[in-house]
Amino acid sequence: MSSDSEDMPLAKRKELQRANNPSTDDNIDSGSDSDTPLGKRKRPAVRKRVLDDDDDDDDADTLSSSDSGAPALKRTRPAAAKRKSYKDDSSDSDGEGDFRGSSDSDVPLAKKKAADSKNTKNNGSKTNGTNGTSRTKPAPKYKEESSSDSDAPLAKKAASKKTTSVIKTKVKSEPVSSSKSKLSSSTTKKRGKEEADDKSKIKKVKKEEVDDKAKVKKVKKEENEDEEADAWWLNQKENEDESVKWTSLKHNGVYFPPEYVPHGVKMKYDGKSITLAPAVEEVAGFFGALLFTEHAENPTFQENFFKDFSKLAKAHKTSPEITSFKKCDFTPMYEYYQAEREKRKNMTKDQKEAAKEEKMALDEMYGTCYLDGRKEKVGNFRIEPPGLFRGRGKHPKTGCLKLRVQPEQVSLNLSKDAPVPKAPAGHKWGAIVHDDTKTWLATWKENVNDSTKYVFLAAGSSLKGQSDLKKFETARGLKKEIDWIRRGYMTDLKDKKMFIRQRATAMYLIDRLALRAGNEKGEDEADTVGCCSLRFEHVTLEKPNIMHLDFLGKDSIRYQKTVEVDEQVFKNIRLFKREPAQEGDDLFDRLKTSELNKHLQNLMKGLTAKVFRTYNASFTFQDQLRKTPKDGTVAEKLLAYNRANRDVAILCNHQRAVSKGHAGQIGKIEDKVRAYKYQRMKQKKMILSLEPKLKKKRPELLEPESDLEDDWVEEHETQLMEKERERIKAKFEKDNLKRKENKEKPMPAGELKDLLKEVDVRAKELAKERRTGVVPPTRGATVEKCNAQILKLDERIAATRLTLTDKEENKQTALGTSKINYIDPRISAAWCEKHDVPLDKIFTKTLRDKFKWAMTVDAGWEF
DNA sequence: TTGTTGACTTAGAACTTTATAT
DNA sequence: ATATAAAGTTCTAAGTCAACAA
Repeated sequence: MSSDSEDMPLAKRKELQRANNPSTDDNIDSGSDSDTPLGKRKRPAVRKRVLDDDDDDDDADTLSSSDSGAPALKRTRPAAAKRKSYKDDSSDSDGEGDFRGSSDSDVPLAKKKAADSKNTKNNGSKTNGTNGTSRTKPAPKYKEESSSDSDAPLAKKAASKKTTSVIKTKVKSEPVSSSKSKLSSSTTKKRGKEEADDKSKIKKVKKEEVDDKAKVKKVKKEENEDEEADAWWLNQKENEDESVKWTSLKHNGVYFPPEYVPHGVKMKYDGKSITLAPAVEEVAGFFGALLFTEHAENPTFQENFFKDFSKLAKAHKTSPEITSFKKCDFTPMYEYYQAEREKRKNMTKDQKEAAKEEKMALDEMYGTCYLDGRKEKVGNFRIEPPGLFRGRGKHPKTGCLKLRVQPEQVSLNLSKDAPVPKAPAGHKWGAIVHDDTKTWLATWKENVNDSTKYVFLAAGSSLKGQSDLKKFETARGLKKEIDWIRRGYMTDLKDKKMFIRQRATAMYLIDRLALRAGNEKGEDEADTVGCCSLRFEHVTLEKPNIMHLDFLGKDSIRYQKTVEVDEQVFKNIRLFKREPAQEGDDLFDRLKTSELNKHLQNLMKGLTAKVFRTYNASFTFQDQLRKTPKDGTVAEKLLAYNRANRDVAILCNHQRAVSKGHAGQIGKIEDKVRAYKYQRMKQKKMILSLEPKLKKKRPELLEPESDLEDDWVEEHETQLMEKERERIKAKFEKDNLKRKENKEKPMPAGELKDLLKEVDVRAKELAKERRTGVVPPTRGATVEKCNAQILKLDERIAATRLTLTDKEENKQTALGTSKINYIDPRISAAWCEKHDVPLDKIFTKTLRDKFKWAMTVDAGWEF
């Protein structure tokens, strides 16, 4: 890799990754191009696909397009594709008993290793899928294979050169005991009761926590001075009205960024320096500061910026008039800001001290508030400064000018009896409200996307903590219900109504693949999707039951996985794809997130699509933590912890930009592998010199090592010799130093020369070996010894390769997001307790603060 | 029924501080 | 000591989801 790429800012490297994906980009482009952009783009309601309700054959797949009102699609489709019936589809519908649930809840699809391939095979066979065969002990349901390349050729096609790991997984059908398989009304009743039980249990747990609290570890009195007063989780009220968030709220308002101070640095236009009014200069500076980043090189960004910039310049009568982006040269400003950066870095101690002081003062003023008399931290009390909107992915508005927020636009929320903070001199607040059902302290409307911004309490505050606890309790609630819910949607996969089928299929994907709900998106947002908004081009199928997913999700992060899915899911998706079957059409054309969530609410109180993500993340984590070595070192335990964490991150597709220098680090390891291969090659050739007859018996000895280019070998040998010379010189000098100490005579310089000459001789030998391809045996070499060497090298190569993939995967997996948002912190706390690992090894100070409500559980606590 | 908006959580990038290698 | 990388923190964009309006 050129140093060029290493110097790229993170965003740029990430962009490259995003862009380095021809298939996706093409898809996106064609997708949006083909859509008629009429006002807000909600993708046109596609013609509906229906299953004939009267049709007894539940899989008859006879489709009729009931698209009386649906907008006509511009593309035509081969008529032949229209009414095709698939025999194999119907052949397999063996009645309502074919529940393909998994009885032991657990483990999302993308996770479980195939423990028992025999079992897996058996389960997969159709005859086994009837309801009579109740199995007490659930067989492993998931199969994971390391790579898809060999048996999933389609994956290769979709995959870019980037080594995205392709996971292949399988949910196995699982017969369910008949007693358990009764769904609907009876289940619902039962559920109600369990819920009640649950609540009391939760209460009990809390009680225990309280009791424990006293004796439990004093994790170091760190920052818990007045914890008792702040420990809301110790005395949670019973039937508090959930909608009321506080009874008293006092705060000091928000902090506005300082007014712009003109620096007078001139940009160039058409080669000439021009003077800009401060307001114009400020905006030019926004762009200048971003020069050479991916943003500034993005055409959309440039266009949007320039539109706003030139308009502003014109309003300020800038002369000459700025009409061409190409004629603009912002480098003087870029340099100015670079220099400023440098200055800041080189501040003296006093200056740094002063800056810190200033920050502290601000924190004191705005960073704290009083909620119900308790002192609480405020999160983002700084009003967002003006700048250029940095939309992610292909956001149509990226680069637009984000205006300075005026106090008149800002509304404050506080108690009626709280003093209203002073607005900045010469200004007034937009509004003062006293809404105790809202948690925000301040709000304003941002100009680029017309979205509402808020100032909230910090993550460690009671309000956030309470809703965090609630979130995880809901997820734990799902754990109790998941079995029958899964059985339910497995049954629904074969429902006659298309809508129900789609809903069930979506639930399957959300549950097993941890997909997001996927709300509809508007015209002027980046084209990203979640489950319900998947389009045809995002899913490809491969017989018998392999599904390739490739789409841009939240933040335009690519989701690219290959999974084995339940046969019925496979059929359904094929069915959904069959009728309009055009790119740009929704896969789930009858399904809206709102309907899905409404259904989920009926299954379980508080259940929404995102709960599955939380549940599966936490469950997986706890499950994987079982691999923690009982009597390992803390480091070994932490390794297990981080592995579990990483599994969750992969499940949720949490990615990050590959760090600077990563390519270099990888290159180093690859070189190491090559060096081993080089040695192996030498050993092989030596065997042939010792025993030429083996050429026939062991043809593998003749095969060249992969990835070992002649050039590289030559270079490598040069380096080896150079290193050898260095080593000899160093040793020589060291020896002489010792001799001096011992008052001995130093070795003559001629000695060194001789030694070095030997290296030259060796170099010549190597050159000859390279030329002839013959490696004469070294002293004492035998075939056996060489074989042993080769074996050792094989092992080393394998091991090094492993660290390579490990590193590769780690580099683009972000562990933080799942740790912060998805994994119940009580699992971690219990783990630390159980394995005697200090908390601060896994949670930073801010996280310990955020999760303080969770830190009192004992070692036996379970999610 | 559909579209819109408000309020909140989740997300990766960007920036800052600390640890580690040279 | 200084440079570099890694860890930790801040910032704000981009989701989810429910309430409300039309």
